[in-house]
Amino acid sequence: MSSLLLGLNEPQLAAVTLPRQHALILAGAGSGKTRVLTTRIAWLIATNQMTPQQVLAVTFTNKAAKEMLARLTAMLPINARGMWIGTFHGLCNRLLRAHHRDAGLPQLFQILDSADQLSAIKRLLKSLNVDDEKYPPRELQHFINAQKEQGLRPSAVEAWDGYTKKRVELYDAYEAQCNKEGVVDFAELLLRSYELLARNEALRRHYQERFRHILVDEFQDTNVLQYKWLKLLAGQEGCLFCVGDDDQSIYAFRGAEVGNMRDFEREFKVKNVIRLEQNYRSHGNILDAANAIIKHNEHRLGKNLWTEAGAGEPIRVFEAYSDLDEARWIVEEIRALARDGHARSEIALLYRSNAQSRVLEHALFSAGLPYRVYGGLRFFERQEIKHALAYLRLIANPDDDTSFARVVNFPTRGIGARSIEQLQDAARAAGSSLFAAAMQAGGKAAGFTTLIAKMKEVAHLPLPELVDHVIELSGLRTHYQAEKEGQDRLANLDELVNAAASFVAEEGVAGAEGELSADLIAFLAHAALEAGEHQAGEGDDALQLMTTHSAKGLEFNIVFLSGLEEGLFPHENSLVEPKGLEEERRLMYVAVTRARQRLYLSHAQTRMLHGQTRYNLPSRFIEEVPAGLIKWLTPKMAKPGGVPPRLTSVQEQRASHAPRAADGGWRIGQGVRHARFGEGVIVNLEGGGADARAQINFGGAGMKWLALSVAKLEAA
DNA sequence: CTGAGAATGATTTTT
DNA sequence: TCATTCTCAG
Repeated sequence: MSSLLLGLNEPQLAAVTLPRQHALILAGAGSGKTRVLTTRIAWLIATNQMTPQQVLAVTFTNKAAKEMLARLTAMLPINARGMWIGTFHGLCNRLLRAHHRDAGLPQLFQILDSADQLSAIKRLLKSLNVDDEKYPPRELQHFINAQKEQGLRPSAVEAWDGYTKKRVELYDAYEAQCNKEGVVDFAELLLRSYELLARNEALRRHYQERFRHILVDEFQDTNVLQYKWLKLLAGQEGCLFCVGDDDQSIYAFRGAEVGNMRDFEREFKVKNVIRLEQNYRSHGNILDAANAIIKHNEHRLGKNLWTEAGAGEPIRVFEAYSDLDEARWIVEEIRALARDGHARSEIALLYRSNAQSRVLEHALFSAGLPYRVYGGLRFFERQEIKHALAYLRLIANPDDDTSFARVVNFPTRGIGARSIEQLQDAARAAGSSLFAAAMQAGGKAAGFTTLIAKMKEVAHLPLPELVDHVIELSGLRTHYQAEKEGQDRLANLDELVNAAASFVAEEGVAGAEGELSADLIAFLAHAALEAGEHQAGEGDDALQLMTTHSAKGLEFNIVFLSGLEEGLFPHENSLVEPKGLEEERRLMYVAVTRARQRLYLSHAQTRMLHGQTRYNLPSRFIEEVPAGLIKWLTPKMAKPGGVPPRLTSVQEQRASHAPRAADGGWRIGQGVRHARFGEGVIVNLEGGGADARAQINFGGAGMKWLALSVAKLEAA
């Protein structure tokens, strides 16, 4: 048992062996957070303070849950099955399946992913004849989810204006539709299980007594409802162990509420706030840079990372003339690194927004450097997979109109838009599902229901065989065989059969002797809750490209952080949002702390964005890195009052390619200084002589048109 | 129903 | 710029 605790540092040890009290662990980047979490569970079990059945550990991603489980089973010889370790959504699903009756759900309820939810909303608007220009489906989807994440049902939403009143009405209608169809969306999983426990005292007692220790990962990412859910489960006796880092809170835009950390500390009178500040990942200079950046934020719980590793290399900063130039430089640098024996997979290219990857990808592709982009379409989100799943869902639940609408005419079987509208009218009139209406309708529509019935006949087969039959019977296989570009899709469909097989092997329920296999239901939930691995070249030694958001939780020997420009990072939209800049800075902090050994920061003077050339100032975040930590790879931009940089011959060439000079010698792209607005870059010139005007991007101070004869501009 | 051309609009994202 | 969505002719 003591071997469990071997090698823990002092605060880690303190956290792991805390007595039965609420605790808040402020775990800095790279401070061994997951280790503390898993060792805490192992220690509680090993010291008989708790049985595996009494654990409740919550994460946000399936990856994190899996990792926790893997580490735990490596530490202790225990059966993982009885433990409740999973994502909020996964655990809620488990709860609702077990108590579907009490929760008011059909046994075989289906889960809508975001895309399904959106199409359900579109269908709703159409059926209610609501103008979708006035109530854009996406906006409505966001509105509904936001209410649910606050724990608000339609009756509880306060609506003052007509617009919101209407949206609440639509929210109500959406709920009715979901209930009728026997489907729940992601937020509903949470809200439904929260209400289940809140209303059903016996059930609540049962789980409160069972889960004596509740552990939460990435607590800073919890939303209002998730926190309420945790509080409800903890009750009076339960003990909450929350691990998080307020400095890494980067998901406010999707409802994460950092304030939960402070609230937790206050509401639970947490005596044990433990800070994990020793970092085991990065060299000193990188941590110093990260600490210096995040210090500019005001609202923090406070934390400072340190390391026993040496200072390491300086932060390298590169100023490119253009985005293309920046990409070319990155390619050259990577080639040099590869010559020095660095593995490509240990090099990450990070950027603020997805659009920035294109230029990088192009350069890497031309250079023949293998790379992998994170964050594309995932396996279960692919069109052909969603089609196959829709058939499977109809077998389980014919009332699922979303699935019905998706595949009733795919592959095409002569049921056009008009027929579907007729079905919808009939269904509405009869208060029935589309499936039921189709059975009544006769003709081709009824033929489709016969097809589903035929599939149902083989539903008792082992899951992989069932999936294979469905792909065949649906005509999907034939359809994609006939399609020119269908080969990949066919391969994916085969992969779906494999996925079903390995799902059964790993988590199969089996044994269920019914007309429907329990495996099918579990597999469908699995497909909805776990979008599957990102496809493509995982095995080979490829460069890692991703957004700064996706990089959270990962680490690399070498990190390139590109596009560090005002307007891009920090993103211009963030500057008008309430706490926007601070969130951007936390994102910067996350990005910087991904690097173990070497960190490159780069920005470009000009960049193509939305088909237009933009002239951006270097990001303020570069300036927030102490000058002493930086090694400039290009002459540093002149500071106000400083001496203009001497140009290298390469830069002189570039300067001569620069956009045309206008009256008075001003040119586009030139840095200037204004008494009131500060530093800026000329992005446009108009007119001549006395009328000459310049459009200047002053970054934080905004974009201005200034008359050159009036404004006193200095070259910066 | 399909496919071509126009219109649109474009942080960040897991479940 | 460019990917997605929409519209309309065939």
